[in-house]
Amino acid sequence: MLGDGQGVGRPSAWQESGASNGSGFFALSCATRRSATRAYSSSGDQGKGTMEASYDPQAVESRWYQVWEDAGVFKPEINPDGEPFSIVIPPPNVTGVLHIGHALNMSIQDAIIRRKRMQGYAALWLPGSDHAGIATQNVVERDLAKEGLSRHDLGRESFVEQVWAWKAKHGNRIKEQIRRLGFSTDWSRERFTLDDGLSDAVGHVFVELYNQGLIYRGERIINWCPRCHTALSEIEVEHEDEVGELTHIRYDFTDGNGSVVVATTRPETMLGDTAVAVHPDDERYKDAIGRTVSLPLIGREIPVVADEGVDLEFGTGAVKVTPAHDPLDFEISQRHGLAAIKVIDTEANITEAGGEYFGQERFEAREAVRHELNKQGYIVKVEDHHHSVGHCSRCGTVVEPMLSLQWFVKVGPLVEPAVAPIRDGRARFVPQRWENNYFRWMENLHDWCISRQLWWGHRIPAWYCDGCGEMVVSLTEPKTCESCGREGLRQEQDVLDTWFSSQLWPFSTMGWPEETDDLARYYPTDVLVTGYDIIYFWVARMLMMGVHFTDNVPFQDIVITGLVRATDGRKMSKSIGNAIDPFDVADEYGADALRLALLQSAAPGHDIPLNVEWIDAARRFGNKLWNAVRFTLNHVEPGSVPGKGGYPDNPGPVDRWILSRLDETITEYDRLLDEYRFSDAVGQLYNFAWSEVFDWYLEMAKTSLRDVDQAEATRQTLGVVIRELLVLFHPIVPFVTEELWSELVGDGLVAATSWPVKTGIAAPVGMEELQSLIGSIRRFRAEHRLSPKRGIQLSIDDPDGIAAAWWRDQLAIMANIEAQYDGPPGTIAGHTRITAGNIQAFMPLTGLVDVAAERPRLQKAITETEKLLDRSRGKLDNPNFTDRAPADVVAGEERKVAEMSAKLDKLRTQLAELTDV
RNA sequence: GGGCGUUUAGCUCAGUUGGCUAGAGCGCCGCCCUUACAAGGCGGAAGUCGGCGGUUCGAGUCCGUCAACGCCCACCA
Repeated sequence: MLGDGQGVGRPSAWQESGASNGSGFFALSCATRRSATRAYSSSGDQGKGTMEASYDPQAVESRWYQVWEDAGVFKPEINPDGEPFSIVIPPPNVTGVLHIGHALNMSIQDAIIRRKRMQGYAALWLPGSDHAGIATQNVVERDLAKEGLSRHDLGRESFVEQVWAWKAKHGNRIKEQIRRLGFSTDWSRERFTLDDGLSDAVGHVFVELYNQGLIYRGERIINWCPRCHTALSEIEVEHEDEVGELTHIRYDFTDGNGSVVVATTRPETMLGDTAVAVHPDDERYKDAIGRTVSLPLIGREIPVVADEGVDLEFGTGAVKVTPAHDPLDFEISQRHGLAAIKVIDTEANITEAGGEYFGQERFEAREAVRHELNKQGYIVKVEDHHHSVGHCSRCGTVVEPMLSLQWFVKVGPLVEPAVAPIRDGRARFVPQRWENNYFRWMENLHDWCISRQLWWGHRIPAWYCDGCGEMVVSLTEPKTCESCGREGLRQEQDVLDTWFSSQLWPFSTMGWPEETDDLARYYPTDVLVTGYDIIYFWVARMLMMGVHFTDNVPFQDIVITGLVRATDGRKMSKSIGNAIDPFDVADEYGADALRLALLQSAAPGHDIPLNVEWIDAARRFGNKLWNAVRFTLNHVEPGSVPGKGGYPDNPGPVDRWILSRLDETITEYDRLLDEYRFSDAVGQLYNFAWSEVFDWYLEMAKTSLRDVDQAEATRQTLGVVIRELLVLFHPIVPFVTEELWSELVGDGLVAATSWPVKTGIAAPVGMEELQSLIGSIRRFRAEHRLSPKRGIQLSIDDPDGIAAAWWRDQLAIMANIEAQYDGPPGTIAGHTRITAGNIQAFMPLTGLVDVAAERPRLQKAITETEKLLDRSRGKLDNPNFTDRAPADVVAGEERKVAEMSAKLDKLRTQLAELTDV
């Protein structure tokens, strides 16, 4: 009664969807594929049947990348008529080796871009790397140091050449790694932040911002790294909590009448004190304001000033003011016209201004100063003090705040235009909660110090005239001084913060400021995928610059990934020694396994604890898929799978069931991927593949493949379902799916095929009942230690005729059951009854099991059913529930009650029947 | 000092408009080498969803509060 053609309408979309990639491409890909296959087959034996029983990722994964590239799959031009869709890679540091975080981040981007490509978009994933000023310079300097050289021995020009040479030698490492993991970036558009084009963009931006008054040069307190010998921006300083000492020092009034006690964690800076500050409202120091104190050790006479910046609660309420080495002190000095005396130099040694401490290292000087203060009786007390100390994020050295002449971006006017698009929805963070962090950070933004005293980077396009002292900021080197006409201007020595060029990445890589085709077509980009650790460094600044220079938000969806953590919950890090190297993993388990494991855990914005068990499970999935295709190829001729235009004729109920489930899975998978819920999406597909296709459909197909009437439809369905699984999985595990595609489909590349379209096939009635019945019998067997080899006879009462129509043989093969389909047996006594929906199965117990032992089992089932029934009834008896709950929920409960009551009746009857034996 | 996150089976984690008889992988127990896969199959045990209080017909899911752990930010002299 089923199986008569129900639901076999042929949706036209299915038939038409094949052409979306253009025919020219397929000719090319077929040719390249043949050579890949030949190389593969030569290592195996003969044609069909060369697939080994277990999957070896290494052999397969080394093969495909080149094929994809040669076929031009990764270029958006492969879909010439497609809507543009673009992602720019967060450029890894050129010094770097990709770590597990990159692997996660790029696995997500690849899953997005591969799917979009298969959906027919002109999908561009633009790769590249970042020159990483300090990091790279440090690496090369370290190499030089091994030869006993410093960069100064080489001189600027020669040193920079060395760095380029280093880049040429090591810069390809990242590229190889990206290829190793199968990431589908368009290498023809690869960019580097120091490329001519990008440097040009940097110059334009600098000059324009300068002309707009948004870049200025000035003396401010900056963070200085005495080891890297450069200024740092605020966010390049990492604060760590440390226990220090708060030293209370007595400063005597010069009039000899009393004293004021200041508290400091850095006694050595007192050498540069030019005032003591107290809060104007502080009663304790009312009389001190306006008087002067004598600076101990130095003897300088300094004033006591009143300033609202002083915290009454902290320390003694009186603060020593060292304008040259503390941001707050600098502000106070500005307000009161105090001098700034530098007492610490760029090497972190005491300057000449430090008198007898001249030349001492800052921490030595701290001890020396305190010792001397103590000796002279100025130290009132010393107490432990918890505070956080800034360290250079590159080398870990304690940074030195110091007054320095540097270049800054005035960020104030850039903030609001970069905040507005998030607020009004032109761009969004996923998950949304990051928006608040972003807003808060933007509100408290300070001017950004962009000059670095390095040689590796974009040199600041400013020139100085030694004649008249004028400065020119210009895109090109001026021949003469505009003011005095003098020739031979001196270019600024400093380079720009690396992030100054990175912030232009989404448009500088597309050719901006030139109006290129790529810029017009692929900018603004669609998605940015990045870790939350660089929202401030990078995302915020790209928003500022993107809006300011292109009038466009540089990306629409900002997908924030979590950090990959070790199983101990700590951040994976080489220095802790708990890091998993993605390439070790790829070698041992396969790149696919790594990608699958990462994406299975990639819930938006959540950190990912990764351990090898997950990766191992992912590896086994590859093997499972591999073997599913082997099975398929035992029944389906390679290359005979209906193409997108093909469709199984007269699919049987089993086929219709799996095709309908495939439809539902595609819908759900697409929805979840569109919401960037990778973990859910992959989990959903994974479960469909394993527990429905592999565990049920493949087993059931074995039955229908033997049935001459159904075999052809099942062969086709099998081929179609497995093929679509390969397509759906391809963005996640590209290598194994490509390999299996070549085995099964043998035409074109899965990487370039189109995304599945739904069949519109309706599920047959009876699958749930079948599964439930088989489950019950398997459980029965397990509980009673009945060998699977022991056949079981059943009498089936099937009022709707479902079972007889398509189950008969399924029961036989799935559960070793021989069934009669003509209703209950003559005598029910001594049988156990299994209920599945409207269907009942009667199993004779005599001779199989101890009948009496069935009673407790039944009793347990009754109790459980009663419990559920009571729960549902309780809800339905509550008028509040029936009145207020949505109709479908109420109906669901009613259905449950009906089902449970029926089941309960049957169980009770059964128990009674057992008693009769 | 502010802000955010996490707390669900032995372990690692899912669970997004509140309807759950709470899931997965690994581990554990039992049976099975069934010709795609033993890197497998079948079955099973295992959770008062951190504590307390609240909203609701109904809370793992929303609100409040407490606790533990983690992260970010802060001119903590």
